[in-house]
Amino acid sequence: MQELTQKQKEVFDFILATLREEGNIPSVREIAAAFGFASTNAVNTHLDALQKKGYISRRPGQNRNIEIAPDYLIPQRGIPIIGRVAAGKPIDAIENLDGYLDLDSIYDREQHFALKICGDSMLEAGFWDGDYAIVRHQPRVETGEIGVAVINGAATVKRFRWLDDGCLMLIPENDSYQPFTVDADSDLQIGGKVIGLHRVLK
Amino acid sequence: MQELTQKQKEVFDFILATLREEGNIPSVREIAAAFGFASTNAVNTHLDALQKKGYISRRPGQNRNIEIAPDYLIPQRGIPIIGRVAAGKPIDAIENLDGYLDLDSIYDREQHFALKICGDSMLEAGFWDGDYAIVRHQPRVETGEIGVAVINGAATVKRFRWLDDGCLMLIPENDSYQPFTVDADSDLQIGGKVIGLHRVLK
DNA sequence: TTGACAATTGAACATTGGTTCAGTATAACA
DNA sequence: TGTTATACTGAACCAATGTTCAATTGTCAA
Repeated sequence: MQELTQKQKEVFDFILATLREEGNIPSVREIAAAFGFASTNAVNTHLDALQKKGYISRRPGQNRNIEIAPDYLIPQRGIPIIGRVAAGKPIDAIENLDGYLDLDSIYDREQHFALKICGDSMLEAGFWDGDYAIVRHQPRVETGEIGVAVINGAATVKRFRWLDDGCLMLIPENDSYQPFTVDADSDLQIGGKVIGLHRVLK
Repeated sequence: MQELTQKQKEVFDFILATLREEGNIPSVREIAAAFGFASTNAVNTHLDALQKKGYISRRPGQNRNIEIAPDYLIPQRGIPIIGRVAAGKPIDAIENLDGYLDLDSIYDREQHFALKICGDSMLEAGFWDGDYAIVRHQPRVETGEIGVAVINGAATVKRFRWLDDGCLMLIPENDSYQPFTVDADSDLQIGGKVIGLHRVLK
């Protein structure tokens, strides 16, 4: 993708911003007004340049017909992950970008949910009081995995162990707590497997 | 918000779909064509109804001037947070929704970045090897807070302690590691304060 | 110093497209 | 039985808009 001039970048950013904030694409005259151009043709040459460089395309015979190239259409989500900090460079100039930390792209929304941890029964497994456990909703959790058990409507995060008789033993990861077995007559549902953790400090 | 009729909902969904897929709002004639209407006025009555019921608004004197009400414009992001699980109800029917865990709404992208933790020097503060520390970029980190120090281009997460002589002491949270003081002639930059943690398990 | 390119003015043209007026038909409702 | 809301057809008006032609100015590399 070719480089843009300063002005071209400004025009392109304006189109993107308008699309995001107003919900539709500006007309050439609106762009001209925003930049103080007296002629719509000033906009047009910029649009021609943007089109030639692959940033936009235009639908012939339509109003507000600018199409943003797919690469730029999807707003980048998440917080930037910095891999290494370049020697001598200030951090503001993020150069060694390793992608973005975006929960939606890691955990798809249909299969996952978050559960707030109450208490410190899983402290040694790294779950603190107030943390969010990120759970993949699935019907089976194997022995040794950390999962969510819903017993009579109350959800708990514990390490699972299936006993020979088919009963479920839930094992806390904190010496102050004792493992316990779920009664056969309890209403047990499997919430899913814990596959992530998010903590907001202080 | 008032209920929509079947046809009104179809028209509204078509507008939303066009906006999402094509990137801009359809004209009344495009809507008419999509539904096989012979008159643009058929569309207009539906738009009037949608406007009256608060789903859209229209900018006078503009083409493609439909504005989607904010409630419907912004797609919900993040993973659902389940507060309590209702007794007897399967989890699939998410009822006790406590909002959404969405990093973009917690940490604004301009001020925050994520840093992958290498090693176990902060193990007792809850940071495991491979975790992402979420850092708010700020010039000052006070004594006692966990922050990111960039020394000669290498970033480390440690607990900060400012000494009387103005030097910075970095304290690991793991007995196997020793605190150390940053040399006065080192190139020290403050990356920011660590305010969050994300861990992807296994 | 010539040519290419970016940046801009100014004017004009042909469509696109929002809106409105005049009707028709059906169903719910009071 | 009249009223209101929904769901359309058909036609027309005129403002909004994309596009194009003709020129001008400054920059920068060949």
